[in-house]
Amino acid sequence: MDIREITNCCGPVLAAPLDGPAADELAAAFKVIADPVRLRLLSLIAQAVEICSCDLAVPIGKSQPTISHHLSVLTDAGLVHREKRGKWAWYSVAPDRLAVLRDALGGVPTAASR
Amino acid sequence: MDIREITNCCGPVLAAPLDGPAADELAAAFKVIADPVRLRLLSLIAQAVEICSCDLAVPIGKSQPTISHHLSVLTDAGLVHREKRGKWAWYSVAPDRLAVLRDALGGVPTAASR
DNA sequence: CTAACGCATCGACGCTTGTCAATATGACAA
DNA sequence: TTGTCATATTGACAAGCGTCGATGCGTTAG
Repeated sequence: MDIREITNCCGPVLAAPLDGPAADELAAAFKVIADPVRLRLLSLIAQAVEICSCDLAVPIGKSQPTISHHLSVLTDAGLVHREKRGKWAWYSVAPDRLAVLRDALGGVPTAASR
Repeated sequence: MDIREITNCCGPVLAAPLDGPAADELAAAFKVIADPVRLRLLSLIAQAVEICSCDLAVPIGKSQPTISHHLSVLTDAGLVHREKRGKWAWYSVAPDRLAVLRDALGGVPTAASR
């Protein structure tokens, strides 16, 4: 198979020179999802569309501060949205940011990323 | 278990429950590309289609052992292929593995990933 | 007001990881 | 063989990161 089939369009990692600062930024973005706890949090949040933080700690089996820390990382990276309603914090996914990472790997742009 | 078993359809991160072991494996895969030096190596290798290791150290500005280390990480993860010809080592990208990661983020399966 | 609750922050502890100097391995040249 | 070159490996160090107990902050219930 010819590599050019997937590099002639969209996908900075495989198509662009990718200088130092750009690589730093992309690596930081991938680091956010390069953690099993954060991946499971993303999965749980995506399935529930919107979910309370109190329902996340138990199924993952980590302490409350750990879950809170990872949720902050995901929120700071723009991968999830946090909305405080009263005592509880409700989380939902931000599909656009995931699409940015996917497109960086050479994929064809999707509806979510356009 | 192979990553492809859980990624052959439409984005396990957003669609599937993603249990502990699956999350560990996916996170390990993302960790490989969550480094600026490795991203730049991937970019350089992809652009040249095939490139000698001796031409990689200079543009990135890291020492020879560091480049060699990162190339081994990429090779072990199956993201690049290494072929030793005489004194030199020639590297080329393995697009399938990148497609696996991209699909894990919720993309539609592409020709490269099927 | 006071107590209980959900969640965020702080501080500290290990473990992991990126980096380089030094060295080893393997291949070609003389 | 001996020397030189390209690359891989080793060992060690510093920085980063995940984790949890303790604590602080804001909200709700009584």
